[in-house]
Amino acid sequence: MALLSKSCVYGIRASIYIASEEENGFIPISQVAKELNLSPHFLTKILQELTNEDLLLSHKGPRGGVKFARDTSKIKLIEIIGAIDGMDLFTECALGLEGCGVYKPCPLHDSWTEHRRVLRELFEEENLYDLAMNVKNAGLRLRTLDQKEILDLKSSKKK
Amino acid sequence: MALLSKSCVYGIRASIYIASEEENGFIPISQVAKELNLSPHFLTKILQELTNEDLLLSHKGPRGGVKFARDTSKIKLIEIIGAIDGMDLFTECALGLEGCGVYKPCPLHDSWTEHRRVLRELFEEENLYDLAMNVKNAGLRLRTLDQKEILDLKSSKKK
DNA sequence: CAATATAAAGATAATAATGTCTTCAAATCT
DNA sequence: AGATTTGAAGACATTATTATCTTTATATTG
Repeated sequence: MALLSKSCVYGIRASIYIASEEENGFIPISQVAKELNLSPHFLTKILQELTNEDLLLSHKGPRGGVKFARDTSKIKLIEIIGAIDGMDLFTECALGLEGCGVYKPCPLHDSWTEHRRVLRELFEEENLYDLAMNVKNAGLRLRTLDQKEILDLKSSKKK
Repeated sequence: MALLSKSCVYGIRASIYIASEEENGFIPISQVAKELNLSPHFLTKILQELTNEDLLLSHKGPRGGVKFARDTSKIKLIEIIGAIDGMDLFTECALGLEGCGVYKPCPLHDSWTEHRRVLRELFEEENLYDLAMNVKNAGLRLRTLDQKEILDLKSSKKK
């Protein structure tokens, strides 16, 4: 298990990319998918969840695409996560017991309740504008490695 | 997405129960499954992963069952999680980018690296003996609610 | 040795997540 | 108006997860 589903991770990566291109208005999803090495149709579906939540605006036709509906410095990562994976990670019992805490708590209840609050804060702090700026300015990465980079990485591990 | 897979959660709940019964020697998986309201066959498969990792000892035949191979106060929750879900949650990039950090980091790299260490510590601190004792002494819960309890919970919400 | 109880292994099914492909609807451009 | 570009919607395929059922192997008991 990973913390976030693949759909969610794709949605986050795409969101940061779209934020980094926001000065160019509507960005075609095909361009985002190409940049991030994702399936365009699959990404379209994922981004629709953001459109349905009014996080993204979409526009059909030539010069169409998607862009964020609000100031990206005000859009927090947790909104993207909530729209795609839902908020269960931040509200549910770690042992999946319904009513945990309200009714008899599970043995992890207290430590997990505290921890998931911290986890939530982590994603509440991060806004798309800052993340996009970091990517631009520090050369951070949003896409998977290409073949050459994988080879480089492997040979550097051997040393 | 939940933090842990269902298999892992079942494995954890069963482990705490088995630890709480350890004075009785080998505990039949059928008994564990009945107590926790789980499918016995499915639970058998999950616990096999713990047996394969030498966390559990198993014994066939009458008076057989499973019990922990080591002092349960020395067995940490993270060992159960690692055996069932693997350690990716505690080692991998939150955006699923291979080589993140070694190579170009993703924009969440630093905050997530710190956070997953804290998460790991949470599960490294919890040992089965203490968890089992808490369940016994404080009436904590390992199983899902039965029908009556669900109704009680719903009616209390309405107030 | 026979009956029984148990974990292990395997077959199969159901469901959810992931991914691809096709068609449709709307907007733009000439 | 017709061609083109784009997001939306839907059909379908693949894979992983969750779950059930059957069979097998092994140990115990009488």
